[in-house]
Amino acid sequence: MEIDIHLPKNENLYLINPENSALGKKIIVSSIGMIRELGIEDFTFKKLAREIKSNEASIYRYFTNKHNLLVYLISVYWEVLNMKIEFSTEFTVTPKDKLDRVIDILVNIESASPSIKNMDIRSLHEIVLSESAKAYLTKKVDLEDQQGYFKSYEKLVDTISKIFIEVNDEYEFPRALACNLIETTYEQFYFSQHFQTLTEFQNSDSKPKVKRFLETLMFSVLTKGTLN
Amino acid sequence: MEIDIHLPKNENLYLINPENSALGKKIIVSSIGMIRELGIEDFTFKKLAREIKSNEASIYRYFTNKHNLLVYLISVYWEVLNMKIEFSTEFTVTPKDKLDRVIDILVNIESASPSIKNMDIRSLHEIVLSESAKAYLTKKVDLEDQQGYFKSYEKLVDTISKIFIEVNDEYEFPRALACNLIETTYEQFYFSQHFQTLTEFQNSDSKPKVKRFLETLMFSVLTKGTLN
DNA sequence: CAGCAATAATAGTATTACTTTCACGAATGA
DNA sequence: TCATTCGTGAAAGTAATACTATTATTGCTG
Repeated sequence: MEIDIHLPKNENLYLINPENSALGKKIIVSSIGMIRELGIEDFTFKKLAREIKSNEASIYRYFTNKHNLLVYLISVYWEVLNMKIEFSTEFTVTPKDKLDRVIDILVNIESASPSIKNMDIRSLHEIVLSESAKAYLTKKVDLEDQQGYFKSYEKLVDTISKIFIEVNDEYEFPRALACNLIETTYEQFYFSQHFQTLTEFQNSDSKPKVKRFLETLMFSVLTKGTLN
Repeated sequence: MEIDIHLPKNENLYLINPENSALGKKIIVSSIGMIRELGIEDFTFKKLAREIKSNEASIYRYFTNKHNLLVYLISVYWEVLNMKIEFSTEFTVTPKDKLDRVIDILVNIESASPSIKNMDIRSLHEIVLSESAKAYLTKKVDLEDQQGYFKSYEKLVDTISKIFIEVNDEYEFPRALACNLIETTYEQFYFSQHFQTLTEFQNSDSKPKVKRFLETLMFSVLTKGTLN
């Protein structure tokens, strides 16, 4: 399956829109693979240039630095996630079912994603697991936020928090809870992959358990006080 | 107030124990201030050497690299936290009160911490907010975990999860929840400091609200099903 | 006071994260 | 159709980083 979505995102994230040229597309597709393999620290534009048989300086014409490329890639991921959630909850009637859908998508995204613009969503998912926090854990956060670097994430949080409100419009912290849901999902997967002592999830059976963990957590806070 | 605790930690984290020499102590005390100011990316041993009027090579004889120094500092923080929790819950009777104490300590640690070995716990707290995830988000996690780099964190999770079990011994995921509690606390503070759209917490009044957010979250999951 | 360990001074290396300059070919537009 | 400009590539250059190695100097310890 191949879906052609229009990836929005902030123009401040790139110098030349990578979607509009062959080189741009190669940068995106290959960088996903390389960052997944090497991690953002060991990934360099020089290595990428070598891989795609292009030139370091050419890549710098698209992205000011690798940090911006990372933020761009992760934004794409949040866009995809948000889109899936909106599609999937559009015709879902009860708020609780919607919330169920959200959690299901969060937990299963990489196993059920169409390829978008040749991007390997599975690899992107792995990047999100281990690199996404680095996008905002910078001394320049405030400046970058001001320039809209995190708009896609904010949109996603907005979508999810609205569903929380549908479930319980008296709940006081829907946004904080939405951040918590997103971040916790990735943390739990990361922890289950790397620290046996820190989770109850085995790498093998982690998905259904993480799902149950998240469902219990979300439904408990949101329906607390309400009987049934 | 000055408490002299014996900081345990893993011998693999340093080459020479920094607690045993004047230079070692200077490295620790000054690096906390510098990493807080510059962030780990812009912090270098060369700059630190200049600041403490020592030499780059001398610092390298204590820590193999700045990453290990960061992991060391963050471990100290987890040790302090763990200690505070153990002290504070030792004579607390009911499990729910213990959980209350834990959350209170997590939320208020920097405002109520004695200076330990001249370390500025407030600065250390800021480092934990914005740098602690980078300690484990590395391609070398597995190797580092094997060498005990994250033992202090694991101990803390253990302490907290045991309290969860006291509150409800049927709850399925006490460890995952403990990680969630710790990570969420720092995320929420970080988000409230940098992204107005992502939280319900204003920077000014964040503490009591974050506390209520966490209490509601924890008590809901743990007491769900149980009436009252 | 000799001897040793810890520290300092200095220099050196490979790599990173860029920037700059120039040159080429293809498309564009007047 | 010719001139221009655009995107790309090639190459070289720079300042800084993350170390390592060598040698000198201090200061304490037996």
